[in-house]
Amino acid sequence: MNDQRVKGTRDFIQDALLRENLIDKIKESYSLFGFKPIITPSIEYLSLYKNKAGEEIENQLYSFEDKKGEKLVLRPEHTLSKLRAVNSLQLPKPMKFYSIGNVWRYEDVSKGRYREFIQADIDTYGSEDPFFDAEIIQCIDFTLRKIGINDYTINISSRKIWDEFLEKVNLKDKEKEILRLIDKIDKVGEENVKLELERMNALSVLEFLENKEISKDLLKLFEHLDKLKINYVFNKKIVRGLDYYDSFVFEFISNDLKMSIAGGGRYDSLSKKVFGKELSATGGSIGFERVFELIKSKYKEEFSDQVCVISVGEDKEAIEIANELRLNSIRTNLFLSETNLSKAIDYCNKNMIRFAVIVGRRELSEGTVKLKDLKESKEMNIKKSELLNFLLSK
RNA sequence: ACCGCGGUAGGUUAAUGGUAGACCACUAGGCUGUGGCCCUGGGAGUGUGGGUUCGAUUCCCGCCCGCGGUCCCA
Repeated sequence: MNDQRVKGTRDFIQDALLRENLIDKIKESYSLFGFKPIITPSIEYLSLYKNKAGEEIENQLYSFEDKKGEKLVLRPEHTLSKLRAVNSLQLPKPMKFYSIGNVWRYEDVSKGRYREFIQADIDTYGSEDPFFDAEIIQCIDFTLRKIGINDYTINISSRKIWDEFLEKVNLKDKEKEILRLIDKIDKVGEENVKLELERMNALSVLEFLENKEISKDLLKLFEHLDKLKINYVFNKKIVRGLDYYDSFVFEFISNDLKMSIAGGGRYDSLSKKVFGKELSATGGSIGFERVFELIKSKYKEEFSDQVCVISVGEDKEAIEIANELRLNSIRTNLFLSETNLSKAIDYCNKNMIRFAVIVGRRELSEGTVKLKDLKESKEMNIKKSELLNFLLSK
Protein backbone atom coordinates (compact mmCIF):
# COMPACT_ATOMS: atom_id res chain seq x y z
CA MET A 1 0.00 0.00 0.00
CA ASN A 2 2.87 2.31 0.77
CA ASP A 3 5.04 0.69 -1.82
CA GLN A 4 3.39 2.22 -4.84
CA ARG A 5 5.05 4.94 -6.86
CA VAL A 6 3.40 8.27 -7.44
CA LYS A 7 1.65 8.37 -10.80
CA GLY A 8 3.93 9.16 -13.69
CA THR A 9 7.17 8.62 -11.76
CA ARG A 10 9.75 5.87 -12.19
CA ASP A 11 12.52 4.06 -10.37
CA PHE A 12 15.67 3.49 -12.38
CA ILE A 13 17.89 0.60 -11.39
CA GLN A 14 18.92 -1.36 -14.45
CA ASP A 15 18.75 1.81 -16.54
CA ALA A 16 20.30 4.16 -14.02
CA LEU A 17 23.87 3.84 -15.26
CA LEU A 18 22.83 4.32 -18.87
CA ARG A 19 20.89 7.46 -17.94
CA GLU A 20 23.81 8.89 -16.01
CA ASN A 21 26.14 8.19 -18.91
CA LEU A 22 23.76 9.86 -21.30
CA ILE A 23 23.50 12.94 -19.09
CA ASP A 24 27.29 13.13 -18.85
CA LYS A 25 27.67 12.94 -22.60
CA ILE A 26 25.11 15.67 -23.18
CA LYS A 27 26.79 17.95 -20.63
CA GLU A 28 30.17 17.35 -22.14
CA SER A 29 28.90 18.07 -25.61
CA TYR A 30 27.14 21.29 -24.55
CA SER A 31 30.34 22.39 -22.84
CA LEU A 32 32.25 21.93 -26.07
CA PHE A 33 30.24 24.81 -27.51
CA GLY A 34 31.05 27.09 -24.60
CA PHE A 35 27.82 26.64 -22.67
CA LYS A 36 28.29 26.73 -18.92
CA PRO A 37 26.13 25.03 -16.32
CA ILE A 38 23.48 26.94 -14.45
CA ILE A 39 21.53 25.37 -11.58
CA THR A 40 18.26 26.93 -10.47
CA PRO A 41 15.75 25.86 -7.78
CA SER A 42 13.27 23.05 -8.30
CA ILE A 43 10.55 25.04 -6.55
CA GLU A 44 9.29 28.42 -7.69
CA TYR A 45 6.38 30.76 -6.93
CA LEU A 46 3.19 29.83 -8.73
CA SER A 47 2.80 33.48 -9.75
CA LEU A 48 5.91 33.21 -11.93
CA TYR A 49 4.09 30.87 -14.29
CA LYS A 50 0.75 32.63 -14.02
CA ASN A 51 2.41 35.81 -15.23
CA LYS A 52 3.72 33.98 -18.22
CA ALA A 53 0.83 31.79 -19.21
CA GLY A 54 -2.30 32.84 -17.37
CA GLU A 55 -4.47 31.37 -14.63
CA GLU A 56 -5.33 28.08 -16.35
CA ILE A 57 -1.73 27.03 -16.26
CA GLU A 58 -2.13 25.92 -12.66
CA ASN A 59 -4.03 22.81 -13.79
CA GLN A 60 -0.91 21.56 -15.50
CA LEU A 61 1.49 22.26 -12.68
CA TYR A 62 2.40 20.48 -9.49
CA SER A 63 1.31 23.27 -7.19
CA PHE A 64 1.07 23.30 -3.42
CA GLU A 65 1.11 25.59 -0.40
CA ASP A 66 4.07 25.62 1.92
CA LYS A 67 3.70 25.84 5.71
CA LYS A 68 3.52 29.59 5.50
CA GLY A 69 0.69 29.43 2.98
CA GLU A 70 2.89 30.50 0.07
CA LYS A 71 1.71 29.10 -3.27
CA LEU A 72 4.55 27.22 -4.90
CA VAL A 73 5.13 24.88 -7.83
CA LEU A 74 7.61 22.25 -8.83
CA ARG A 75 9.22 23.77 -11.90
CA PRO A 76 7.64 22.57 -15.17
CA GLU A 77 10.67 23.71 -17.22
CA HIS A 78 13.95 25.52 -16.79
CA THR A 79 13.29 28.48 -19.04
CA LEU A 80 11.80 31.01 -16.65
CA SER A 81 14.04 30.18 -13.70
CA LYS A 82 17.07 30.63 -15.90
CA LEU A 83 15.78 33.81 -17.40
CA ARG A 84 15.21 35.30 -13.94
CA ALA A 85 18.64 34.26 -12.73
CA VAL A 86 20.42 35.54 -15.81
CA ASN A 87 18.47 38.79 -15.97
CA SER A 88 20.41 40.42 -13.19
CA LEU A 89 23.84 39.26 -14.36
CA GLN A 90 26.36 41.73 -15.68
CA LEU A 91 28.44 39.37 -17.80
CA PRO A 92 29.85 39.76 -21.30
CA LYS A 93 27.23 39.03 -23.95
CA PRO A 94 26.23 36.60 -25.17
CA MET A 95 25.76 34.55 -22.03
CA LYS A 96 25.51 30.86 -22.80
CA PHE A 97 24.13 28.36 -20.30
CA TYR A 98 23.02 24.76 -20.21
CA SER A 99 20.77 23.10 -17.65
CA ILE A 100 19.91 19.44 -17.27
CA GLY A 101 17.55 18.33 -14.56
CA ASN A 102 14.17 17.07 -13.48
CA VAL A 103 11.01 18.97 -14.27
CA TRP A 104 7.45 18.13 -13.24
CA ARG A 105 4.12 18.49 -14.96
CA TYR A 106 0.74 17.49 -13.63
CA GLU A 107 -0.44 16.00 -16.85
CA ASP A 108 -1.97 12.85 -18.16
CA VAL A 109 0.39 9.92 -18.29
CA SER A 110 0.90 7.70 -21.30
CA LYS A 111 3.65 5.85 -23.09
CA GLY A 112 6.70 8.10 -23.17
CA ARG A 113 5.04 10.84 -21.11
CA TYR A 114 5.69 11.09 -17.43
CA ARG A 115 5.04 13.54 -14.64
CA GLU A 116 8.67 13.70 -13.61
CA PHE A 117 11.20 13.79 -16.40
CA ILE A 118 14.48 15.27 -17.49
CA GLN A 119 14.95 18.26 -19.70
CA ALA A 120 18.29 19.16 -21.25
CA ASP A 121 18.39 22.78 -22.39
CA ILE A 122 20.81 25.25 -23.84
CA ASP A 123 20.14 28.98 -24.06
CA THR A 124 22.02 32.01 -25.32
CA TYR A 125 21.10 35.37 -23.81
CA GLY A 126 21.77 38.95 -24.76
CA SER A 127 22.33 38.72 -28.48
CA GLU A 128 20.01 39.02 -31.45
CA ASP A 129 22.64 37.84 -33.89
CA PRO A 130 21.14 34.93 -35.90
CA PHE A 131 24.49 33.22 -35.73
CA PHE A 132 23.65 32.22 -32.17
CA ASP A 133 20.37 30.73 -33.32
CA ALA A 134 22.32 28.69 -35.83
CA GLU A 135 24.74 27.71 -33.09
CA ILE A 136 21.92 26.34 -30.94
CA ILE A 137 20.88 24.09 -33.79
CA GLN A 138 24.45 23.12 -34.54
CA CYS A 139 25.08 22.24 -30.90
CA ILE A 140 21.98 20.06 -30.65
CA ASP A 141 22.83 18.37 -33.93
CA PHE A 142 26.37 17.74 -32.70
CA THR A 143 25.12 16.38 -29.38
CA LEU A 144 22.59 14.01 -30.89
CA ARG A 145 25.22 12.60 -33.23
CA LYS A 146 27.64 12.25 -30.39
CA ILE A 147 25.21 10.09 -28.43
CA GLY A 148 24.56 7.95 -31.48
CA ILE A 149 21.39 9.42 -32.99
CA ASN A 150 21.51 10.71 -36.56
CA ASP A 151 18.31 9.64 -38.27
CA TYR A 152 16.28 12.83 -38.06
CA THR A 153 15.23 15.88 -40.02
CA ILE A 154 15.76 19.43 -38.83
CA ASN A 155 12.65 21.49 -39.52
CA ILE A 156 12.80 25.25 -39.28
CA SER A 157 10.19 27.95 -39.49
CA SER A 158 9.41 31.35 -38.00
CA ARG A 159 6.59 32.72 -35.90
CA LYS A 160 7.16 36.10 -37.53
CA ILE A 161 6.00 34.75 -40.87
CA TRP A 162 2.72 33.73 -39.35
CA ASP A 163 2.32 36.91 -37.34
CA GLU A 164 2.75 39.07 -40.42
CA PHE A 165 0.49 36.94 -42.55
CA LEU A 166 -2.32 36.69 -40.02
CA GLU A 167 -2.13 40.44 -39.44
CA LYS A 168 -2.49 41.03 -43.15
CA VAL A 169 -5.58 38.83 -43.55
CA ASN A 170 -7.20 40.04 -40.32
CA LEU A 171 -7.01 36.74 -38.48
CA LYS A 172 -4.66 37.87 -35.76
CA ASP A 173 -7.31 37.37 -33.06
CA LYS A 174 -7.52 33.68 -33.97
CA GLU A 175 -3.76 33.16 -34.09
CA LYS A 176 -3.57 30.67 -31.25
CA GLU A 177 -6.28 28.48 -32.65
CA ILE A 178 -4.94 28.59 -36.20
CA LEU A 179 -1.38 27.77 -35.19
CA ARG A 180 -2.64 24.83 -33.20
CA LEU A 181 -4.38 23.51 -36.29
CA ILE A 182 -1.27 23.99 -38.42
CA ASP A 183 0.73 22.07 -35.85
CA LYS A 184 -1.67 19.14 -36.19
CA ILE A 185 -1.78 18.85 -39.99
CA ASP A 186 0.61 15.93 -40.19
CA LYS A 187 -1.16 14.17 -37.38
CA VAL A 188 -4.84 14.48 -38.26
CA GLY A 189 -4.55 15.03 -42.00
CA GLU A 190 -4.97 18.10 -44.16
CA GLU A 191 -8.65 17.38 -44.90
CA ASN A 192 -9.71 17.62 -41.28
CA VAL A 193 -7.77 20.80 -40.78
CA LYS A 194 -9.27 22.23 -43.93
CA LEU A 195 -12.78 21.72 -42.58
CA GLU A 196 -11.89 23.51 -39.38
CA LEU A 197 -10.30 26.40 -41.26
CA GLU A 198 -13.34 26.66 -43.49
CA ARG A 199 -15.52 26.98 -40.42
CA MET A 200 -13.27 29.81 -39.21
CA ASN A 201 -13.36 31.45 -42.59
CA ALA A 202 -9.59 31.16 -42.82
CA LEU A 203 -8.92 29.10 -45.91
CA SER A 204 -6.26 31.55 -47.03
CA VAL A 205 -4.02 29.87 -44.48
CA LEU A 206 -3.70 26.83 -46.71
CA GLU A 207 -2.65 28.91 -49.69
CA PHE A 208 -0.09 30.60 -47.52
CA LEU A 209 1.32 27.22 -46.56
CA GLU A 210 2.01 26.47 -50.21
CA ASN A 211 4.00 29.66 -50.65
CA LYS A 212 7.65 28.85 -50.01
CA GLU A 213 8.88 32.42 -49.77
CA ILE A 214 11.38 32.85 -46.97
CA SER A 215 11.29 35.76 -44.56
CA LYS A 216 14.27 38.00 -43.87
CA ASP A 217 15.00 36.72 -40.37
CA LEU A 218 15.23 33.18 -41.69
CA LEU A 219 17.42 34.13 -44.64
CA LYS A 220 20.26 35.15 -42.39
CA LEU A 221 19.83 32.06 -40.20
CA PHE A 222 19.91 29.78 -43.22
CA GLU A 223 23.11 31.41 -44.45
CA HIS A 224 24.78 30.60 -41.16
CA LEU A 225 23.50 27.03 -41.16
CA ASP A 226 24.83 26.54 -44.68
CA LYS A 227 28.23 27.81 -43.54
CA LEU A 228 28.10 25.37 -40.63
CA LYS A 229 27.15 22.61 -43.06
CA ILE A 230 23.93 21.72 -41.27
CA ASN A 231 21.15 20.09 -43.30
CA TYR A 232 17.67 21.42 -42.64
CA VAL A 233 14.33 21.94 -44.27
CA PHE A 234 12.10 25.01 -44.24
CA ASN A 235 8.74 23.83 -42.99
CA LYS A 236 6.03 26.35 -42.23
CA LYS A 237 4.00 23.74 -40.41
CA ILE A 238 6.44 23.82 -37.50
CA VAL A 239 5.05 26.36 -35.05
CA ARG A 240 5.62 24.79 -31.60
CA GLY A 241 2.85 24.79 -29.05
CA LEU A 242 4.59 27.38 -26.90
CA ASP A 243 3.31 30.88 -27.20
CA TYR A 244 6.47 32.52 -25.97
CA TYR A 245 8.40 32.04 -29.17
CA ASP A 246 8.38 35.15 -31.30
CA SER A 247 10.83 34.50 -34.09
CA PHE A 248 12.46 31.41 -35.60
CA VAL A 249 11.44 27.97 -34.27
CA PHE A 250 12.84 24.53 -34.96
CA GLU A 251 12.17 20.86 -34.35
CA PHE A 252 14.32 17.81 -34.83
CA ILE A 253 11.97 15.06 -35.97
CA SER A 254 13.08 11.46 -35.69
CA ASN A 255 12.57 9.63 -38.95
CA ASP A 256 11.64 6.32 -37.37
CA LEU A 257 9.64 7.62 -34.40
CA LYS A 258 8.00 10.34 -36.50
CA MET A 259 8.17 12.40 -33.33
CA SER A 260 9.99 15.47 -32.21
CA ILE A 261 13.18 14.65 -30.28
CA ALA A 262 14.47 18.20 -29.85
CA GLY A 263 13.12 21.68 -30.37
CA GLY A 264 13.42 25.34 -29.56
CA GLY A 265 13.43 28.83 -30.88
CA ARG A 266 13.94 32.51 -30.16
CA TYR A 267 11.95 34.27 -27.44
CA ASP A 268 13.16 37.86 -27.27
CA SER A 269 10.02 39.30 -25.71
CA LEU A 270 9.50 36.83 -22.86
CA SER A 271 11.81 38.57 -20.40
CA LYS A 272 10.07 41.89 -20.87
CA LYS A 273 6.68 40.28 -20.48
CA VAL A 274 7.44 38.39 -17.27
CA PHE A 275 10.17 40.42 -15.58
CA GLY A 276 9.84 43.81 -17.17
CA LYS A 277 13.42 43.76 -18.40
CA GLU A 278 14.64 43.48 -21.95
CA LEU A 279 16.76 40.41 -22.58
CA SER A 280 16.89 38.70 -25.91
CA ALA A 281 17.13 34.96 -25.76
CA THR A 282 17.31 31.92 -27.99
CA GLY A 283 17.47 28.30 -26.97
CA GLY A 284 16.59 24.72 -27.47
CA SER A 285 16.27 21.45 -25.65
CA ILE A 286 16.71 17.77 -26.24
CA GLY A 287 13.80 15.54 -25.32
CA PHE A 288 15.83 13.43 -22.96
CA GLU A 289 13.22 10.73 -22.36
CA ARG A 290 12.63 10.06 -26.04
CA VAL A 291 16.31 10.09 -26.81
CA PHE A 292 16.87 7.74 -23.91
CA GLU A 293 14.35 5.27 -25.32
CA LEU A 294 16.06 5.40 -28.70
CA ILE A 295 19.48 4.74 -27.17
CA LYS A 296 18.18 2.07 -24.85
CA SER A 297 16.94 -0.14 -27.65
CA LYS A 298 20.43 -0.18 -29.16
CA TYR A 299 22.20 -0.71 -25.88
CA LYS A 300 23.57 -4.10 -24.89
CA GLU A 301 25.07 -4.75 -21.50
CA GLU A 302 28.75 -5.49 -21.72
CA PHE A 303 31.42 -6.55 -19.30
CA SER A 304 32.46 -3.52 -17.27
CA ASP A 305 36.05 -2.79 -16.42
CA GLN A 306 35.39 -3.62 -12.79
CA VAL A 307 37.59 -6.00 -10.88
CA CYS A 308 36.68 -8.52 -8.19
CA VAL A 309 39.36 -9.65 -5.75
CA ILE A 310 38.59 -13.09 -4.32
CA SER A 311 40.43 -14.47 -1.32
CA VAL A 312 41.00 -18.17 -0.89
CA GLY A 313 42.25 -18.33 2.66
CA GLU A 314 44.40 -15.20 2.28
CA ASP A 315 42.12 -12.38 3.44
CA LYS A 316 44.81 -10.03 4.66
CA GLU A 317 46.65 -10.07 1.37
CA ALA A 318 43.42 -9.76 -0.62
CA ILE A 319 42.35 -6.68 1.32
CA GLU A 320 45.68 -5.02 0.65
CA ILE A 321 45.45 -5.74 -3.04
CA ALA A 322 41.88 -4.45 -3.27
CA ASN A 323 42.79 -1.23 -1.49
CA GLU A 324 45.76 -0.64 -3.72
CA LEU A 325 43.58 -1.02 -6.82
CA ARG A 326 40.99 1.38 -5.41
CA LEU A 327 43.66 3.97 -4.61
CA ASN A 328 44.49 3.81 -8.30
CA SER A 329 40.88 4.41 -9.35
CA ILE A 330 40.12 0.85 -10.36
CA ARG A 331 36.57 -0.08 -9.38
CA THR A 332 37.03 -3.10 -7.17
CA ASN A 333 34.77 -5.60 -5.39
CA LEU A 334 36.12 -7.86 -2.68
CA PHE A 335 35.11 -11.30 -1.44
CA LEU A 336 36.80 -12.85 1.57
CA SER A 337 37.19 -16.54 2.21
CA GLU A 338 33.70 -17.08 3.62
CA THR A 339 32.42 -16.96 0.06
CA ASN A 340 33.49 -19.98 -1.84
CA LEU A 341 35.25 -19.50 -5.09
CA SER A 342 32.66 -20.78 -7.50
CA LYS A 343 30.00 -18.54 -5.98
CA ALA A 344 32.28 -15.52 -6.18
CA ILE A 345 32.97 -16.19 -9.84
CA ASP A 346 29.30 -16.71 -10.46
CA TYR A 347 28.71 -13.29 -8.89
CA CYS A 348 31.20 -11.76 -11.33
CA ASN A 349 29.41 -13.37 -14.24
CA LYS A 350 26.00 -12.20 -13.18
CA ASN A 351 27.22 -8.66 -12.62
CA MET A 352 29.29 -8.50 -15.80
CA ILE A 353 32.50 -7.90 -13.89
CA ARG A 354 35.32 -8.61 -16.28
CA PHE A 355 38.33 -9.45 -14.11
CA ALA A 356 38.59 -11.79 -11.13
CA VAL A 357 41.80 -11.72 -9.11
CA ILE A 358 42.18 -14.91 -7.10
CA VAL A 359 44.40 -14.56 -4.07
CA GLY A 360 45.40 -17.96 -2.65
CA ARG A 361 48.32 -19.73 -1.07
CA ARG A 362 49.46 -21.52 -4.21
CA GLU A 363 50.00 -18.28 -6.07
CA LEU A 364 51.26 -16.23 -3.15
CA SER A 365 54.01 -18.72 -2.45
CA GLU A 366 55.37 -17.76 -5.90
CA GLY A 367 54.70 -14.05 -5.40
CA THR A 368 51.81 -14.09 -7.89
CA VAL A 369 48.03 -13.94 -8.01
CA LYS A 370 45.72 -15.54 -10.54
CA LEU A 371 43.99 -13.20 -12.96
CA LYS A 372 40.88 -14.43 -14.75
CA ASP A 373 39.45 -12.55 -17.69
CA LEU A 374 35.81 -13.62 -17.68
CA LYS A 375 35.13 -11.94 -21.00
CA GLU A 376 37.91 -13.70 -22.87
CA SER A 377 37.64 -16.88 -20.79
CA LYS A 378 41.36 -16.82 -20.07
CA GLU A 379 43.38 -17.02 -16.91
CA MET A 380 47.01 -16.48 -16.04
CA ASN A 381 49.33 -16.09 -13.10
CA ILE A 382 50.71 -12.61 -12.75
CA LYS A 383 53.27 -11.13 -10.38
CA LYS A 384 51.67 -9.09 -7.61
CA SER A 385 53.83 -6.13 -8.56
CA GLU A 386 52.61 -6.23 -12.17
CA LEU A 387 48.91 -6.64 -11.44
CA LEU A 388 48.17 -2.93 -11.04
CA ASN A 389 49.86 -1.87 -14.25
CA PHE A 390 48.23 -4.67 -16.18
CA LEU A 391 44.76 -3.67 -15.01
CA LEU A 392 45.46 0.02 -15.57
CA SER A 393 46.41 -0.74 -19.15
CA LYS A 394 43.06 -2.42 -19.82
C1' A B 1 -10.29 15.23 -17.95
C1' C B 2 -13.11 11.29 -20.57
C1' C B 3 -13.87 6.22 -22.80
C1' G B 4 -12.08 1.08 -23.17
C1' C B 5 -8.93 -2.96 -21.30
C1' G B 6 -5.97 -4.86 -17.47
C1' G B 7 -3.41 -5.85 -12.25
C1' U B 8 -1.65 -13.34 -8.83
C1' A B 9 5.96 -13.33 -5.12
C1' G B 10 11.33 -9.07 -7.81
C1' G B 11 10.22 -11.31 -13.17
C1' U B 12 7.23 -14.96 -16.21
C1' U B 13 2.92 -17.46 -15.18
C1' A B 14 -0.98 -21.76 -13.21
C1' A B 15 -5.57 -22.57 -10.61
C1' U B 16 -10.23 -22.32 -7.99
C1' G B 17 -16.75 -19.43 -4.72
C1' G B 18 -13.62 -23.91 -0.18
C1' U B 19 -5.43 -25.45 1.72
C1' A B 20 -2.93 -20.09 -3.93
C1' G B 21 1.23 -23.89 -7.01
C1' A B 22 5.47 -23.86 -10.65
C1' C B 23 9.90 -21.89 -13.13
C1' C B 24 13.61 -18.00 -13.08
C1' A B 25 15.67 -14.61 -9.55
C1' C B 26 16.99 -13.92 -4.22
C1' U B 27 18.85 -16.34 0.27
C1' A B 28 21.27 -20.29 3.63
C1' G B 29 24.04 -24.61 3.68
C1' G B 30 26.57 -28.70 0.94
C1' C B 31 31.59 -25.87 -0.62
C1' U B 32 38.63 -22.87 1.47
C1' G B 33 40.62 -23.59 -5.52
C1' U B 34 37.42 -22.12 -10.69
C1' G B 35 32.11 -19.90 -14.96
C1' G B 36 25.47 -18.19 -17.12
C1' C B 37 26.09 -25.23 -12.85
C1' C B 38 24.41 -29.38 -9.35
C1' C B 39 21.95 -31.06 -4.49
C1' U B 40 19.03 -29.84 0.08
C1' G B 41 16.44 -26.13 2.67
C1' G B 42 14.28 -20.91 3.32
C1' G B 43 11.78 -16.20 2.70
C1' A B 44 8.43 -13.92 -0.45
C1' G B 45 2.26 -13.12 -3.71
C1' U B 46 -3.89 -12.41 -5.25
C1' G B 47 -2.84 -3.59 -6.09
C1' U B 48 -6.23 -1.10 -2.29
C1' G B 49 -10.89 -0.16 0.49
C1' G B 50 -15.78 -1.74 0.90
C1' G B 51 -20.15 -5.04 -0.45
C1' U B 52 -22.59 -10.00 -1.44
C1' U B 53 -21.44 -14.92 0.93
C1' C B 54 -20.91 -19.77 6.09
C1' G B 55 -16.51 -18.80 3.04
C1' A B 56 -14.05 -14.02 -2.17
C1' U B 57 -7.95 -14.19 -5.32
C1' U B 58 -12.57 -15.50 -8.18
C1' C B 59 -18.88 -12.05 -8.30
C1' C B 60 -20.29 -6.43 -7.57
C1' C B 61 -18.83 -1.12 -6.46
C1' G B 62 -15.25 2.90 -5.27
C1' C B 63 -10.09 4.20 -5.36
C1' C B 64 -4.87 3.45 -6.93
C1' C B 65 -1.49 2.06 -10.69
C1' G B 66 -0.51 0.54 -15.86
C1' C B 67 -1.75 0.10 -21.20
C1' G B 68 -4.60 1.91 -25.66
C1' G B 69 -7.64 5.87 -27.64
C1' U B 70 -9.90 11.12 -27.48
C1' C B 71 -8.78 16.05 -25.39
C1' C B 72 -4.43 18.78 -23.90
C1' C B 73 0.80 19.51 -24.04
C1' A B 74 5.14 25.36 -22.08
